[in-house]
Amino acid sequence: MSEAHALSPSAVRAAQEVRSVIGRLRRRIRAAGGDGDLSYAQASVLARLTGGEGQTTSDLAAAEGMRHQSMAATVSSLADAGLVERRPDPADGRRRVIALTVEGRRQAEESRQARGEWLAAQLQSKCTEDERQTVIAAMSVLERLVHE
Amino acid sequence: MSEAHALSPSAVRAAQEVRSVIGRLRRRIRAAGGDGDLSYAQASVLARLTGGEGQTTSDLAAAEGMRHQSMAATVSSLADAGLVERRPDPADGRRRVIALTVEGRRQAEESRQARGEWLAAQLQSKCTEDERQTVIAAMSVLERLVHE
DNA sequence: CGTATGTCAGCTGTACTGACATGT
DNA sequence: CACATGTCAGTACAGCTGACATAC
Repeated sequence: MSEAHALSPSAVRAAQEVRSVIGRLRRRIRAAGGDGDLSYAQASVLARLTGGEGQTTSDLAAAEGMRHQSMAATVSSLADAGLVERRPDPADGRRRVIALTVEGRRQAEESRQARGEWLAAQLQSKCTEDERQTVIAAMSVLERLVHE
Repeated sequence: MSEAHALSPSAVRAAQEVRSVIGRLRRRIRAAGGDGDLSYAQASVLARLTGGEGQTTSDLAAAEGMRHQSMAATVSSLADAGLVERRPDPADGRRRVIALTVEGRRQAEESRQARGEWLAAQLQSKCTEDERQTVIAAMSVLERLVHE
């Protein structure tokens, strides 16, 4: 029974806090989205595409740490909504490069504005600059953990 | 319109980081769970019950910031698995108090141990004590935001 | 051939809304 | 009566696995 788990109290506590907060944060962010808004997954992909467009479904899936089949579903919904296009890659017949449409770019921009950004507004109005820096630092730490 | 208070760069950046990280973190934590393991929502409820047992479905829903119908589904699954019991409240015929069974208590304990705690292990092995404190501090900030 | 990419189908888990019964 | 609590039904979304075709 490998007795050697020896986790420090801070590790256990941090893990509990993170788990607890993630759930509520996610529900809150989602609830903050209006009716015609993008879903959580859609907004993530759109945001990622604005940061570089030569990506395929598999690339996006790897970046988000999920299966390519799961990402394909999200990309399909964006394509159905006319926000992205799948373009054949002349150099590799298997690949279909995802590109933002004009409307997709507009939505991505709008989504980055105050409208959908409930969280940013909260961080602005209820936190000090120091607290925001703490959050940014913590996210960087957590990112390193998931990145493995 | 009317979004007159300009958001500070740190608020926008923190919001983006948080959104990006919680998605991947959630998938990672879930994937770290083995086959017979508790689901994310089940584990949350079980953990919460170990911190006080006189709660109803509605109490738990309020604590997690979700609808009571949603929480009822999770509680039902735990009841089906024999980990909790719903007991009638003699003082109020509407209420059904949720209590851990012996097996439920065992599982909650086991879940808190190293086995299911992928995140705690990561925080232990890949972070400094200072970094863990940063994470804890950030979670406390975020918790204040969702708590509203 | 093996591997990478993409698509389709089916499943689970999470959480929502609406409608309704019942108890205070 | 209104209000709280709980249950049931239907829906949407996110993500998984397996199976398969195609292209490198």
